[in-house]
Amino acid sequence: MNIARDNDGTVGKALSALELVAAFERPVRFSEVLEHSPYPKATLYRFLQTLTNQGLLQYDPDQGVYSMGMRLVRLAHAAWRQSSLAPISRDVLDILYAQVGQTIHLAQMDAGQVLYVEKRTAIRPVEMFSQAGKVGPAYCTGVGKAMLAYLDDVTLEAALQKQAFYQHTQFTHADAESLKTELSQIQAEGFSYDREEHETGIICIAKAILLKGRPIGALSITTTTARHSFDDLNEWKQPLTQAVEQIARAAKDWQFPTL
Amino acid sequence: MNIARDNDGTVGKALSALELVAAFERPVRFSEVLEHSPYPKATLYRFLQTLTNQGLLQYDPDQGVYSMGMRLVRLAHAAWRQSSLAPISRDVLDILYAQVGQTIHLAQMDAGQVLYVEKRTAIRPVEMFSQAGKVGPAYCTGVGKAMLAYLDDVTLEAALQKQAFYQHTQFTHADAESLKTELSQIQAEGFSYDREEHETGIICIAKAILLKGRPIGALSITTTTARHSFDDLNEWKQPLTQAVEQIARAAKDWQFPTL
DNA sequence: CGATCTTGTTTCAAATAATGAAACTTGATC
DNA sequence: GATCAAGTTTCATTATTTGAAACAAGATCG
Repeated sequence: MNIARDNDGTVGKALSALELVAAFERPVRFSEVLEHSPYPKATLYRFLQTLTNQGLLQYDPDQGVYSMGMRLVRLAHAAWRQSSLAPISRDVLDILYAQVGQTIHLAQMDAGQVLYVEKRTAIRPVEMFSQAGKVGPAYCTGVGKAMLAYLDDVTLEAALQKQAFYQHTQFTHADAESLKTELSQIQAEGFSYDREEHETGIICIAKAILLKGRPIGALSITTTTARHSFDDLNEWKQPLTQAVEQIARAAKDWQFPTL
Repeated sequence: MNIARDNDGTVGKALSALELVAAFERPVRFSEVLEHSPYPKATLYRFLQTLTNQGLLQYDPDQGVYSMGMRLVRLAHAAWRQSSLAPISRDVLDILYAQVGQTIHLAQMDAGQVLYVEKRTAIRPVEMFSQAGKVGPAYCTGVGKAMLAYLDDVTLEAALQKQAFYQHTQFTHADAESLKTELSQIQAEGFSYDREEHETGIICIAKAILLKGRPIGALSITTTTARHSFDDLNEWKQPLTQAVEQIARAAKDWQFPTL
């Protein structure tokens, strides 16, 4: 079912080569990429060359290594401004953070995964790209489950296919069935919880942001079992709901000048 | 001399189509992109389709508009972590900010422009992508001139070609000649200044971060004429130099596990 | 209500670019 | 200085891209 990532001719292949480099989380030699690549030597070589020319990769002649290019950062800036919920949610998140004083995440869905687009936290106020742009699993995070709960059947099945169901903790959902059961519960209740499913000691309450019935993002408030119990999470239902509604309204009003 | 941005076959052309969409700072209709595009209708149409398939663009069927895709944010996260100065500079910037209490920018060079990769500021502590990823002109910013001053002749000429020399204020350099004169001065002195060249009332002192004699980035401390005079800027020379040296050292030590 | 325009989508033969096995170059290692 | 590993180039073959033109689907108008 994964037709998306490789039926786009040269461009698709070149991008999959870019992902190969991204997967190493450090600069890499050509031969290292080659080992992990389905492409023949000459083909991959030309891909990396093209990507470097284009600024999507950087080549360090001294070390002979490729790393991700800065053009991506520039393009992502445009993406973030143009089509993430983050810019329109700024003020709402500021207010919510002031109200609850806990770590807040704003996330969107990307290829079955959770993509964090904004964050508020006390620990290190400025985290920039180190946080935004981060991806996480959908099946074991509050925001992930909140969004999955509102997907239509087709999209949901596609997303479930992509879940790893890796057992992060003893509370992690082990399969699609058990996850689905919780999803209908989340839809009924309107709130999603992470009960130490991703990381021991970390819990959260999350809520999907809906536009025309479809989940366009999710917002979560995170804390630790050391500081709060599961029941405590429910005390944030009201401010969380209010913030979600404000973001939903802002997203709806976000009308583009027709020019 | 601009061979880089269009001699890469299909991939290069598709990316230039992506830039077309990015240039509109809002979601766009197909026909709008077409107007600004050098490609025939069918060709551009297929590019946008491919880019959408690949998640570099997003298509909203309701409005019939394209916007930048979230996959870019994910890729940029990798780029930021893997090859920007930002992650290794975090602590240094924290310390410098604590020392001077003024807005701090960390920038790198990208295609003749200044790309901001990190920032510290009091006004809004968390700015995420709204600041990182931003680009600015090289010829009229402190960080830009600091980096230009250390470029080798060939790279410098290429970069100068790309400068707009738009007259932002009465102090903006009007041409390459006048800029070059200042560049040699900057190299001699080791510091670069923005004397209201980009924006009236905004001044800064900047210093290039060098690795093996080549500028890999620049760091600046910004203030306003209302709060400080030009001479005041020099009081930050010492902490600025120290921070630059620490980042340079960290960049040098950044050795990749040979595996 | 049908005609006309505008915008977006598909077709298909010709033109172009991508492919990859193999040869070659470079530099390190013994 | 022989051997090996890593990276780069070549070139005939193959597959993809190209774009004019035809087509479809709505809008707008008389």
